[in-house]
Amino acid sequence: MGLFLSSYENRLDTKGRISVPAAFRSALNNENFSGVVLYRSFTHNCIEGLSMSRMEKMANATDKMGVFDNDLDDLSALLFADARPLNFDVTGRIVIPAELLKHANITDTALFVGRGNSFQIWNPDDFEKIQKTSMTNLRKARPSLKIAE
Amino acid sequence: MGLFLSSYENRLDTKGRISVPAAFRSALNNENFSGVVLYRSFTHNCIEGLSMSRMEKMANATDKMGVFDNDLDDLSALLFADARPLNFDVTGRIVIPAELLKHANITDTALFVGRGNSFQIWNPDDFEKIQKTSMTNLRKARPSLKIAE
DNA sequence: TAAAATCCCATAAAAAACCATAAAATAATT
DNA sequence: AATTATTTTATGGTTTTTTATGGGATTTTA
Repeated sequence: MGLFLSSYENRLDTKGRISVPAAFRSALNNENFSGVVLYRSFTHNCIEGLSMSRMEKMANATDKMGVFDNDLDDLSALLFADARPLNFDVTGRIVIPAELLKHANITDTALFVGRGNSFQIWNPDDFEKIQKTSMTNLRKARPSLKIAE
Repeated sequence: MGLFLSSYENRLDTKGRISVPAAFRSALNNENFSGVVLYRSFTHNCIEGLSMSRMEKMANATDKMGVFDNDLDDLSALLFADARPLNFDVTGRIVIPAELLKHANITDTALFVGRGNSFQIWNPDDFEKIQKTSMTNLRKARPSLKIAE
C-alpha cells in the first residue's frame, strides 16, 4: 500500500460531498474496497481514516491479542462500532456522516492530513493550532531529535 | 540504495520546475517510486529530501512503536503531514511546492546538497553562510583539529 | 411519496505529459 | 594529446490529461 503523505484542503459541497485527495486515492489503488473507512478519533477532535485492508488487519490483531484483555475488548468494540466504510463516487468523492463532521468541527472545509499508513481529517484551523502545539512539545521532549537520520 | 553525494546548483524555470541532479536520480534507480519525498527541515531553513522507501521504513517504524506514544504522535503529525511525494517528469524534474520554497528562502536557484542517505535543498547563499558558521564552530569546539584552509 | 442517496454530465484550474534544444559531459578517433 | 562524434543533462515552451467542484436526473429507501 502507498503512504498517505502531505495535507490537502478540500471543500464540502451543498450535498455534503467532498473529494478525497487524488494522492490518497492512489495510495488505495490495489484495494478491493473502492473507498475508505472513517471513525471518530479517540484522542483528538478529528476523523481517523484508513484503508479497508488495514481495518481487517486491526481485526486480526485484536483477535490474536487475547480474548481476555478487557481494555482491548472495549477499544475494539468502540472502534468497529464507530467505523464507517465509505465508497468513492465516480470522481473520488465521499459523503462524511454528520456525526463525524460534528466530532471534528467541520462545516464547509476539511483538511486531509497524511499520517503514513493512515490519515486524518481536520477542521483546518484546529489542525493549525494542534500542529503548533506538537512542534513545541517535540522540541521540549526531544531537543536533540534527529528526525531524518 | 546509492548515496547522495556532492552538491549541485540548478535553476527553477518559470513554472517552478527544477532538475534533480542526475547523480541523485541514479541513486534512486531501483526505487519503486520514481521521485523523491521532500519536507521542511525542523532545524534549518532548508528542505529535506529522501527516497520513498526510506519514508516507508519510517512509517512502519512508527506503526510498531504503538498508538499511544505521545512523542511519536507529535513527530508523525509533523513529518507525514508535511512530506510531499514528488514525481520526476520525463527529464528528471520536480515542482517544489511554494511553502517549501518559502521555508528555504529559494526563488530562482537551488543547491542540492548530498547527505549520504538523504539530501537537502538550500538557497545557495544561505548554505554558504551556514557552512562558514559550522566551520567556525568546529574550530572552536576542537581546537586541536587541524583543518586546511 | 417525500427524502435521501446515487448516477450522470459539465467545466475551470491545476497538474502531468509531450516535444524541442543548447550546453555539458563522455566516448571514440585521429 | 587534440579533435571529433555521441550521449546525457538541464532547461524551455506547448498540449493534453487529471482533478476538484458544481448541478440536474434518476434511483433507492424509509
